[in-house]
Amino acid sequence: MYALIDGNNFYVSCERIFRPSLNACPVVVLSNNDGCAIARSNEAKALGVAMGAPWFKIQHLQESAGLVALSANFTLYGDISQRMMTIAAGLGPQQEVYSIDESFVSLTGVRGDLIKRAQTMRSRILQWIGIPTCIGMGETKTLAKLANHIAKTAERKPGLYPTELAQVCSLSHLSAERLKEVLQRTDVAEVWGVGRRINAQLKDMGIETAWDLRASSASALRARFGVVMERTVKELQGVACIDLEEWPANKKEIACTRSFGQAVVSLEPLIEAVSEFASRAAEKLRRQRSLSGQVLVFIRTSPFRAGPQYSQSITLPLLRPTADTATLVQAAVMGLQLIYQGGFAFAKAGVMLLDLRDEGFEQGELPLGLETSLYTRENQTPKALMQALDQINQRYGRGTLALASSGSSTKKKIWSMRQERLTPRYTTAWADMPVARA
DNA sequence: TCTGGGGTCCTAGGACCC
DNA sequence: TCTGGGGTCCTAGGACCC
Repeated sequence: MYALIDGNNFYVSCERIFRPSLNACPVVVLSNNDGCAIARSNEAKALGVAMGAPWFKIQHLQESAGLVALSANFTLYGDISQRMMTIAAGLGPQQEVYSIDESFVSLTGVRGDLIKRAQTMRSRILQWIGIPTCIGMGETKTLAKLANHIAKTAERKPGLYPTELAQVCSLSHLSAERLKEVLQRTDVAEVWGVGRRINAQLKDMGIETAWDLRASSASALRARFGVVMERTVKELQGVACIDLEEWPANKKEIACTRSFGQAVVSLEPLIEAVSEFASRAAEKLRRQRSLSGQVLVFIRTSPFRAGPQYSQSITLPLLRPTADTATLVQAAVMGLQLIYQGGFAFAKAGVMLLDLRDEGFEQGELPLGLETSLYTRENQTPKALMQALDQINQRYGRGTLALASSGSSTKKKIWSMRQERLTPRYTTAWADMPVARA
């Protein structure tokens, strides 16, 4: 038996903790460059604001409907998330933090009235942190996810489901007929693992609802869709195929990519951006005590805009796996210079660290023919220097200390062109947020 | 003017091996 | 009729998640 605890409209709810005046307003939180909506309050959803809606398309709702837009503050959300997860962990013996706003909790061995227990947990998180949540429970993770969807929907759109399923919903506590009714009212697209493409194909086959999918043959669907879909069907049927992952595994790839606020038409700002991306990726790499054996860098124009399109990437193998910022930045910039072509308006760039391995493994093979200074041992900055760099940046804030190669620009960064104010009255500098940054 | 930033897993097909 | 039969490794692309 599993529970899934999920913060409602999480980023919006985080903002509302500090600005209760937003409580009844339609609110959206915007992505990095204020490009598109990545979180919406119920009121914003009711206005028809879609997930990922570009800001310039919904901006008019500020005037016409009182929509409030906020620039995202991920540092704040991370902090609130940690507090929420710590409390949620009390629901059962094991917890998997699945995303910034969701965690699965195993309820194995937990006795008593599970629904009451979940309701208590819900009020506790609301009271202690100020985040409204919904909790779904079921025999498998897929069923817990689905129950969570039902709990949220029953609250937000009364009428579709029985009202007593709002906020806390356990599919395991429903009678067979009741379960069938509820699943028949649930679109198959809401099932965890059914995305846009598979949804369309299932609909073509006449599988419309979660109930239809549950009633299907797992092996028949495997033949058409593969083993992932087979697992989904079995999980819907109550056969657990997906385990709880209590200890998050190290990443197998680490990326840092950004869209630019304005098109970039020359090499210089790209070098600066790519240097910073490589540097941030290197920090993440060291945080999980890994080394990278390959650096990928890409640049691309915007598919949404007219004009000549260009999208290119290159992967550079490193002589020895490393977590050294200087080496990784140098590789990324070298790659950029190899793929850069003038005459295009670039909209996005990124760096990915690939071929990751544990820190202990320092020996690499020596690719032949790679003899630039990049690949000499002497070029490696001492590890202690990287540790000092990370500690200083952690204590005093990102960017306090950076490598000189990242460029000396004091001008505004091209990948961070967010407005300080969107809906003027509401946006505050995040330094003002009353949350300890430690 | 203006369209996010991360990740994972699976599969098919090609290269290569004996 | 039938064009060997397995293996492994790598990569690209598709699909999904939040």
